[in-house]
Amino acid sequence: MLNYQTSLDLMFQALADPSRRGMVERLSRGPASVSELARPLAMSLPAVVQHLQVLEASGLVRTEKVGRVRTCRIEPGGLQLAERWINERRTTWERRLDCLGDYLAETAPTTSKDPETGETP
Amino acid sequence: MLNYQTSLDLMFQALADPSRRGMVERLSRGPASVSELARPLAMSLPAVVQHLQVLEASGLVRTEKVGRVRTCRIEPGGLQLAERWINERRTTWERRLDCLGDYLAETAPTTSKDPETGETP
DNA sequence: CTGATAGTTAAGCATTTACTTTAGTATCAT
DNA sequence: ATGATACTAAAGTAAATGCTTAACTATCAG
Repeated sequence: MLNYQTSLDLMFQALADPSRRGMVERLSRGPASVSELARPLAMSLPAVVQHLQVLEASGLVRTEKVGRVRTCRIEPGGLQLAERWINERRTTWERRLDCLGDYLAETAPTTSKDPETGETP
Repeated sequence: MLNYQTSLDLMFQALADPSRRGMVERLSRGPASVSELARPLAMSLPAVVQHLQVLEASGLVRTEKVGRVRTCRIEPGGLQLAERWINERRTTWERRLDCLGDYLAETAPTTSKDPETGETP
C-alpha cells in the first residue's frame, strides 16, 4: 500500500500526459482493449502499453487479460484522491478570503480609495 | 495564450511533485516570500525558484517582486481547469453506469438477486 | 498444423526533470 | 560606504520519461 503523497504523485503524473488523458477519456465511455486504445494514438503499441502501465500504477485504470485480449476499464473512484486534494486547497483558500473580507470590512468600511493618492486601483 | 491540452499538461505536471504541492498548500493559507516557501523544504533556494517557475507557468501561482522580496500568491481559479476536467470524466463515467444499470434491470430483472430473500443464488 | 491477431519483452536513445554549486546583482539597514 | 539579506543566472549532472525497433509468445480461426 502506498502513502498519500506517493499516490498523489502517481495520479497527477499519470494525468499530466495528453495521450494518457485521452485513454482515460476513452475508457470513461466504456471498456476497451489495448489495440482499441492504441487506434487513435500516433504511436507504437508498446508505447501505449507503457502508458497503460502508468495509468494502472496510478490506480486510475484496471486491466484484465482474457484469452489474448487485455480489457481495460476505469477504476471507479480512482479520481477521488485528486478531486479531494483539489477541493481541500480550494476551501482553504476560500475560507481565507472570507476572513480577509471580514478584516477589510472591519478595518476600512468606507474607503474604496487609496488615501495617499486618492486614486482607485 | 496556450491551448486547453497544453494548459492541462502544465497544471497536472505542476501538481505531480510533492514539493510543489506543498508550496500550493502553503500559499492557499496566504501569500509568502520565496524564502518562506523554501524554509520547510530540504533543498537549495535556486531549486525552490525553479519549482516556483513551474507553478507560475501552470497558472496556479502568481508572483510579484517588490524591493528585494518576491511575494507569491495563489492564482484564484487556477485549479478550475483541472477540476473541470476531472468532473467531466466522472460524470461521463457515472452516466454510463446509469445506462448500464438500466440495461441490466431491463434484460435480467429477476436474476441478480432474489428481491424477497435478498440472497444471491 | 498454419497463419493471423493481440499483446509482451528487452534494449536503446533523445529529451526533460530535479536538483546541485558557484558566482553574481539588487536592495536595505547601519 | 559596508555588510547582510533576498533573490537570480548559469552551467553541470544523474535519473526519469516517452518514445522507438526488433524479436518473441500466446491464442484463436480455418
